[in-house]
Amino acid sequence: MVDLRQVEKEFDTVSAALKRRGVEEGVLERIKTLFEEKKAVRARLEAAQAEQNAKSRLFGQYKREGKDVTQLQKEVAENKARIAALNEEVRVLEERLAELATTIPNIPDPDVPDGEDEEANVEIKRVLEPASFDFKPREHWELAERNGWIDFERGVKIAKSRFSALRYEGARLERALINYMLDFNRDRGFEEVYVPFMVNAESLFGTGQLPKFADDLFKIEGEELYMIPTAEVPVTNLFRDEILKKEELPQRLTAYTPCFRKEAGSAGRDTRGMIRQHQFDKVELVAITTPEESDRVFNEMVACASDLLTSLGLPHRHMLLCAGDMGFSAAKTVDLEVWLPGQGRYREISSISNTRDFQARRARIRYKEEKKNRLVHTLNGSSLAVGRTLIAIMENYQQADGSIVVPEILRPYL
RNA sequence: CGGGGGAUGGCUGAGUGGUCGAAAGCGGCGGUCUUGAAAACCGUUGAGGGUCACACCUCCCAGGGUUCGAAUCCCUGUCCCCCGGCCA
Repeated sequence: MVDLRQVEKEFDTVSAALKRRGVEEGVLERIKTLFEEKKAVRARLEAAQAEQNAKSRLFGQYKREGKDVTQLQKEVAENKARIAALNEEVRVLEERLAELATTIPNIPDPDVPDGEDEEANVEIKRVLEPASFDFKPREHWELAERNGWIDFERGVKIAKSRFSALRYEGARLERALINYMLDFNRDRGFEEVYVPFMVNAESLFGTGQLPKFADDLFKIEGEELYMIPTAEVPVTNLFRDEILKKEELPQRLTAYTPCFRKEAGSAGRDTRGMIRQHQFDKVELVAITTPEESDRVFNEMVACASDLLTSLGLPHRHMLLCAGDMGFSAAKTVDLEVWLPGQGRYREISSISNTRDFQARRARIRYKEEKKNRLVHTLNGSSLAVGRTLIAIMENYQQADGSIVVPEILRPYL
């Protein structure tokens, strides 16, 4: 959530920054007005409460002294009604404020480029040259069929469209990749954690998926639980409502989880193959840091994911996302796009974001600095989307006869 | 899923309807002593809002209710623990 006091005090700056993300101006105006109104009403409420407390104390004293309390009783009753009215007023204001404020995305960093969509993303650098093939490289679904690695039809049969099953070396390679990635991240100082694959609404609010993006989530019927759309949710929320010691920071964590997404609104996109599924594996990086350290840790995370791709021999490029293309909670995002020779283009395989204090404010994650509690910065990044890594390996390591050579570094994991 | 018991500050744990934001112990921090440390002793130590700073407001799981007044009484919910059932 954006800092309402910042909205109040630095209205023009915040408003300009959010406009870059496509937030309409009027919304921010209304937030500011509501916030100020709420403050004023609350001040009146508190004064009335102070009066009530004082009179109640006096009431007890009168009783003990055997004095007449009829007048006092009348005053107290009147004041009570006033308190109830003011309370209601505050409640309504807060509700309307929350309705608006919780749907405002994060303020983009100053170095985030302008732009509405992925067209305006800025390529920062390329790593590894795409190999040239002396035959026409095939797309992954064709390779999957030839090798029997991915069973699309049966995945659909047992679940529905956008589900698939892995078989033979495909299944084993998926698991090998997970293990390899976790080991790689651990060597880089990220502690491995294992977390629930379902979370409650409070957690989803904390990382920003709720209330705005409920339609993207699978909800468990009859339970207040949702399937996680990314490990970012359970892992970041490990620290929800906690005050960490400064020495405990930064927390650097890595976790493997499956991810579940409805992919609402992406009808017709990437329906072929395994690019966009309702369930996919991902190894995630999460960091909790002080504000001072978050840029440094962000760069470490980008490097970690990029080096992982390099170690697998997969050509890729770094993209700095423009303001309009970033996720709701992000202040800054770098995507890694892997080269898919079959498709002849780069496709997203990792996304690393610094949310600054946006999630920390929603999830109340703080740390103690010289007696004062300050909000932490939270960061998250994929390292990597496992299914897409599998695809990338298939397409980049394919042979003329349609077979696939497993990269050297993964063989010990098979 | 059935039966029983709980939920209080970083932890353990008292708590009478008013003087309780809350005893005590532990832990933390500061100090005395010491070359230094330990021990002992003294002091200090919850969070959020509000204020220039005070004042003041809110918070004893959550939400309702009773009352002039609720950590304390009543209802509902959530979570935890124990016993039994089922189960990887």
